[in-house]
Amino acid sequence: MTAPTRTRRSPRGDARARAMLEAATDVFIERGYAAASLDEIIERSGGSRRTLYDRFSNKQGLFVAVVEAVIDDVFARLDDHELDELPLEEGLVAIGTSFLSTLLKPQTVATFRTVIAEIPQFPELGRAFYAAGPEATFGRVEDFLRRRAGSGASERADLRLAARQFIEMIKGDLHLRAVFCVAPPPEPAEIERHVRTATRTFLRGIGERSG
Amino acid sequence: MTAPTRTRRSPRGDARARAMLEAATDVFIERGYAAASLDEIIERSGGSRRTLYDRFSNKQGLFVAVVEAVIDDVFARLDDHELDELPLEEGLVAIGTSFLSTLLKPQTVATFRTVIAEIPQFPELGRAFYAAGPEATFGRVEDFLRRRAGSGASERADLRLAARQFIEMIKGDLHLRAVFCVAPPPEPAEIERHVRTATRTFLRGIGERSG
DNA sequence: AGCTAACGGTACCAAAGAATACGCTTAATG
DNA sequence: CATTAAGCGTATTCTTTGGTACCGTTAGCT
Repeated sequence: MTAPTRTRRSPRGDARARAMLEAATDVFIERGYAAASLDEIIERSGGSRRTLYDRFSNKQGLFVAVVEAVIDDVFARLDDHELDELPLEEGLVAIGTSFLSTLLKPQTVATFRTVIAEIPQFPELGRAFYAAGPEATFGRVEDFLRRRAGSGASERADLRLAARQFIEMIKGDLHLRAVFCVAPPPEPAEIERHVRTATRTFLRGIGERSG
Repeated sequence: MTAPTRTRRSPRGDARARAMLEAATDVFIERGYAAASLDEIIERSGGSRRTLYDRFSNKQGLFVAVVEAVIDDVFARLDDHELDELPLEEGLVAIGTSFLSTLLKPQTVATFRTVIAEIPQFPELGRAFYAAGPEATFGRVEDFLRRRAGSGASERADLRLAARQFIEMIKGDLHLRAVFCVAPPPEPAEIERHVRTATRTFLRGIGERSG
């Protein structure tokens, strides 16, 4: 073979690849895909161009790796608390607060922007992001509601739809405002207040008692 | 003067500038700002590079002009119907259907993506887009609700908040799914059905009778 | 009709940056 | 400790593209 393929990995190289991934995450988020320069990424991470290409093939491969890592990292945090021990309203408030706090974090917002920006070039990535983010969150809320079904008038309602409506009400326009840089990120207390108000409206809307 | 400033306009030039603006709209939407090539825009619109620079100064100026035109064009369509002659629920359904139909149009979705993509580079544009789009829509709904205040239990509610919640519920996840290319745009009938369901939930949520 | 300035189109320039080549250095493995 | 492949880093190539210049052509005003 005239071209050494460089498949063997070393601990040093692994560490370098991680550093490159982190630096790439920052740069892609700050500049967007097209405006991000590999030189800047390498400058921040250390290492060499050659290593980057050995590990990630090319710019596109690096970007895909970045988004996959962010998906794993950001959306995995909405773990189940002791939800099932809480009253319905409190459980929903807990879910909503956790979700909204994560959603409004600057890094999440920036990633959201970057992924959306590149959907024309990487439609698969967009679908993956939606499935791992919003879709998974809807599913989690739906599961929660299903475990509570039978305790109220909403038992036969379309729980999937209800879950979506709940999440969208929780988001309100806060997410949009964050994405469009209209307002600074709200305080945690404001988030919780917002979530509680929306949760009560939601519960009344689906015919559940909130008081 | 050694540099002719080319300020005088001609009908031909105006027509050409419009064609350039249209072509630029398409190309920016398809490729995003950074990946859009002025050569491609000129190829589609006809005309010359010189004319483009005379009219729009540079790439950034062209982009700003495009977004301003889209803002004027897209969000102006939510005209008042004979809203005030309709029952509350029907009025909200009319507003919601008009809003959602426009929001889900492929061109609107694509513009939304492009603007979001360029927010790090053009934050002012993001704020302008938000003000002209979502913010204006919230205001329109709020005004409608205010004109109806006193006719139901919601008179003392926070109408601004209610308007936001209404719009967000109408959007549901449909907008997100469109932005992320998850699903094809829904049929008009499906849109109206969705809007009606969400409207009823909303009205129950704010304590208004829907039947 | 003719004069003038805008328009058209091609060629050109310069900068940026993605991707590759290559020789040296370092660390992982036995 | 030796060997060997992986990693480093610079230089280089090649392409794309934003922006400018030039000049022939055309349209618009008087």
